[in-house]
Amino acid sequence: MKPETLSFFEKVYEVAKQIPMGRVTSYGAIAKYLGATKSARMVGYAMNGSTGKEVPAHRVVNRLGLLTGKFHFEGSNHMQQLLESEGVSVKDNQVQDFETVFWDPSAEL
DNA sequence: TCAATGACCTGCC
DNA sequence: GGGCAGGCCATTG
Repeated sequence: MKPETLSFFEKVYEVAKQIPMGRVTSYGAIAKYLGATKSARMVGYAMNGSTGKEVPAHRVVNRLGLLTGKFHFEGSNHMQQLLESEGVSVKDNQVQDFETVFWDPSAEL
């Protein structure tokens, strides 16, 4: 219950924490940045434990810009509220102008 | 201990 | 061009 080892899990948290405000990224983007393009699934699962940490999981969405993990949050539209509060337009669990607010770690970092 | 699942994405038919 | 299946790592039963 204490992954002190530098595993894929930990790396995901580090990248997620580095996500600039008002920007969103996708699981595949982080996975690809880490070198595991096919481990996008893992990234999403990592967010499971991120809920409650300093990791802005609400800034991480799927490739389509859908707030797939919103159901895992406390309330129902809590995730959407957070994004809108940062300046990200969200409509019905879907990020508007996803290409504009999209933050690619492999390109930015 | 073994097996199955999970906030997904890419590649092949 | 569209649909299907595989794969990754970790956690839970």
